[in-house]
Amino acid sequence: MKIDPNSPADLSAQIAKAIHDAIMSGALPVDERLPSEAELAEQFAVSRPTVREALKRLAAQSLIRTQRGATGGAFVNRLRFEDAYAQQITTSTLLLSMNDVSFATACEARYALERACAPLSAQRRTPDHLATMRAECFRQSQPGLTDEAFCASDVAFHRALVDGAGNPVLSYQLAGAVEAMQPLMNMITFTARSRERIVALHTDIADAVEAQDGAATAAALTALEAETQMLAQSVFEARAGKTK
Amino acid sequence: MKIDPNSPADLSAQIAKAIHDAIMSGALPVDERLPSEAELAEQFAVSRPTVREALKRLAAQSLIRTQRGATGGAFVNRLRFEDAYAQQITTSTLLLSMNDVSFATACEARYALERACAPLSAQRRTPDHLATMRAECFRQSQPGLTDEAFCASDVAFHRALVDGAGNPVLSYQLAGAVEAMQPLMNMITFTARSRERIVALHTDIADAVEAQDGAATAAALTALEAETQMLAQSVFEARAGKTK
DNA sequence: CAATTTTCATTTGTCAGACATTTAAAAGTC
DNA sequence: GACTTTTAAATGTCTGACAAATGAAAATTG
Repeated sequence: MKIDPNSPADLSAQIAKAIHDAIMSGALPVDERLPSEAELAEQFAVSRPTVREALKRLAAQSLIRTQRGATGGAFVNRLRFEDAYAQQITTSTLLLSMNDVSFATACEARYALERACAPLSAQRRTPDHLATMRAECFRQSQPGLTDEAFCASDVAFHRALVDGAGNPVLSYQLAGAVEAMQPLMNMITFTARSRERIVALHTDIADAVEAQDGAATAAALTALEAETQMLAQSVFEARAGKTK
Repeated sequence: MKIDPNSPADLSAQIAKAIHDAIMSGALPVDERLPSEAELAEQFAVSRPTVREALKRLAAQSLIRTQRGATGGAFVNRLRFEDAYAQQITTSTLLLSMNDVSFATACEARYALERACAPLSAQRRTPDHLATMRAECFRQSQPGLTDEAFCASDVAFHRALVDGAGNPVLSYQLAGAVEAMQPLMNMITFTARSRERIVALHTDIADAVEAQDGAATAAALTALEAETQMLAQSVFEARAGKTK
């Protein structure tokens, strides 16, 4: 694990990369303790603040965790699905907001991914998943519900559908796509008020999942995607009309 | 943008979170210049090294970039798909290697996601995508190909299929899943030598894509998944036999 | 006056040394 | 033996300083 002593700048980035590669290659197993900051500084022939900057880079990616005290130090961190969710959501949200991704493109991707879960979820969903979906449908049909609560319920509904597949890797992949769409979805539900149709389509999905019919679940999701795309288009057209 | 002055520890994490939230909320637009490190230190009432640690955390997530010199500083970075790919691959790889995810679970997720692209790719693939798939099939049929080259070609083939959908959000999501599977896939192809069957299934996929038949593409992917799972099981059984 | 060169101020990158705080193990005490 | 105190090790933070890069302003030159 060495760095190039002739590259004068970005020493902390080089050190971070060296440790990063060591973790990725498996040379540093989970819960392994790294040398202390002072020892690392000596090994890499840099000062302690530089080492610390490198360690903070790794900590930001959840690759290590640090602990104070006598037996403390930096330890290789077991990356958990919950930590990965958060990073995935951040990344997906920024990608959508910073790269002029059209709503149509994002929506298409989201429903394509969700349809990938449909057959698995229809087959394996527990009564608990189904109950959550039914409960969220009921909540969404309440008249007094705020827009924020409606959106949150929407996310919970789709989350239950995805988790029903019983595959944590799929859940992880979908979490980012669904959550990142949330701000865009809000733009629509805050404007166009067509909750009845949405709730009806959600109910169709729940029915198909209850019947354990994967094809019907996928078809219901396609219908919901079409409805969402239509709603979005009408919202965008209304805005275009206003601004001219 | 403030931090809690009463929490003594992890000041850099608090500062990083404050700036992180400001970027996520859109309060700091792309290419906006943050205050200099000295100014940030004064604003947050901490020292410059602490501010620097916070900035390095953000830089590790590609949220900011820094530039030296008179007009330099830290700027909000436009997160590009290429940067996101790298993070996605790192995260997915570590998730699989650190969480005892079974090959069956990872493989199921990967092919489920890939099937999500199948109809879109069959419909929209350009002649270029198709040519890439055909070329990789041909390469895979060459007898002298090393195992490493065969695996790389496999990734390129599936990459072309996914990119054929013409949806960068889908490509981003799939990149991690496919690349992270690569080490696990290597374990199998390095052991079980059944390239003919794999190439035949790849050719089936290319045929279905050429015919722009989404359902046939999905079906061919399902066949390839079944073959992969079967291969994996035989490999694991052989290993279990050896060790006892 | 215009073009070029030089100077300079600003900002990040790095270093050295110091002190505070946390933590667990070791030593001491009843 | 159980409890308390001490101690050492490690991270967290601060101060002050210098180096290096870089663009802009000032000085110089044709």
